[in-house]
Amino acid sequence: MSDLPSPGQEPPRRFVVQTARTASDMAHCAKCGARAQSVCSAIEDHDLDRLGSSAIQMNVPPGCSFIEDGSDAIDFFNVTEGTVKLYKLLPDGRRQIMGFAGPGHFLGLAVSDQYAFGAEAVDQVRLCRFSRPRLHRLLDDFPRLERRLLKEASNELVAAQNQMLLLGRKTARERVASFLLERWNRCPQTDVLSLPMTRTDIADYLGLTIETVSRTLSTLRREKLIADAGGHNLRILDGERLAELAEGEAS
Amino acid sequence: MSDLPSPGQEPPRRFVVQTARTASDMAHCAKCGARAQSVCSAIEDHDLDRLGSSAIQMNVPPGCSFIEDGSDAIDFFNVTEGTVKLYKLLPDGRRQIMGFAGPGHFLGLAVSDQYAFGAEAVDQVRLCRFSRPRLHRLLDDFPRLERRLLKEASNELVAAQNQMLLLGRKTARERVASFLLERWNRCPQTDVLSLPMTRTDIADYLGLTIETVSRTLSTLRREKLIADAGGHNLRILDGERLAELAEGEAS
DNA sequence: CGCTGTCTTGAGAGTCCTCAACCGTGGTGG
DNA sequence: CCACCACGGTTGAGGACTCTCAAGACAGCG
Repeated sequence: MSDLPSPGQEPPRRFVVQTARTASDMAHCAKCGARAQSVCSAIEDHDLDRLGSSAIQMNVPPGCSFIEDGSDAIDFFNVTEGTVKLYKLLPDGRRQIMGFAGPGHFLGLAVSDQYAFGAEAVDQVRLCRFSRPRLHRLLDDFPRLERRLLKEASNELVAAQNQMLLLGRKTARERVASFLLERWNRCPQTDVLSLPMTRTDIADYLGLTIETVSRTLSTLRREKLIADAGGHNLRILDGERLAELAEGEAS
Repeated sequence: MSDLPSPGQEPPRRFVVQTARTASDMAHCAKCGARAQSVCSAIEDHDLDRLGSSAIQMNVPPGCSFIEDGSDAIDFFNVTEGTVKLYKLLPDGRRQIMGFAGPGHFLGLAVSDQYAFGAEAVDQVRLCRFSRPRLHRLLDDFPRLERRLLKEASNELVAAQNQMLLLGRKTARERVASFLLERWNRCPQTDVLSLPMTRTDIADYLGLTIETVSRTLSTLRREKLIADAGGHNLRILDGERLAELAEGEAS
């Protein structure tokens, strides 16, 4: 593959910007597991070289921040492996996580000249990095890419609006249920979902405290709606009731 | 001008979809006051006829709903006058207002095949309506329009993320202060801002109850940070302190 | 084995919500 | 002309949900 900004065993630190050397492997796009779900699917096979040479691959270890809120927006990113959290901070340290971006997600849509958010790796993350001018050149050359990006933005907007409904009007119970279902939808065909992020991350995503998240999960466990599945995994025991809960149709 | 779906004195009703006849006036785009701020600014003057003939103008009276959550997304809208509220509902009636769209705002970005939100006129509203196929034809013919739409989506996303921070992490006091500043920024050059919406709307926008909104405004009034300015207007007396408040840097 | 970090659980406090009364305005009709 | 009602807004008292503070459980790791 290519560059490793820092080995995996580096102590996870916040606000350490990762740099990377150029990627020599031009063919990585063809083998990219996230391509089908990402904006890159708008590029035809025979143009993949062009795409590949525009991107630089990066590895980011867990807990490492690679976009700092308010810094100049020079790069755009595409997640190919792992999970990234996007967040905003208030001056006194209160944090709101805007979302968790998995493989295929494009980072940098909500951007003017400065990033409007920070980004940090949840687990071991792999990224494609595009510089601003390179991305614009790609957009000029591939109109389909631009349309795909607009679609991506629309999806983000839908997700953001659902999250506003959650944060503004749902109870703690409903928020946790909604979150579990959202995670579940990312794990196709199984009744198991993965929660790579910490309780703190979940709390900052749902606008709650870690204690409330923990208590709520315990209650759901006690009520046999979910069960532990080892590691950072949960098993869904009663998805229907959970869905009712998430929409406020049940107590 | 053109069609009037219903006279102004009609009793304001929710969930009444407005229909409209075709607009005969092809030149309306050239005179449109909202054009400079809207996506239509991406269209050159000599192509305005093309744009104008693709759009249908509509008038919507206050309290009238013209997009219903979950209904088929056949049309896109551009606000040219007045204020529109976009909202989502939970089954039991809890409501979250996603935003207030003023002149120049484009509605329908967050859309797949069904609308993901409802839309209702706050005051007397004027809209341009585009059918889905017509808009796509416009996008094919005017690539600049597509890029402008992407920029619009980015701005929406930034606004949505700020709102998530507000809903997830700010106190009632901070929310109201943030809201007042947001409204203030729409009224250039004066220390007066307009609140065409009701307390209920403000509450549903900020994730609070009308009582809390009312109480908080009263407190700010008592503290001489704001003052009444007649009608649905407020005067900002101490913008700096209000800004500190909004960011959680003051009590 | 003890350390550290994450998670869990408990008790009390606080912010905001709920319920309720009251006020002011505008429209209606006797 | 004014009583009446509807509606939006304000204010108060009490309650509830979630937060804060604190202690303990558990796992990973040097």
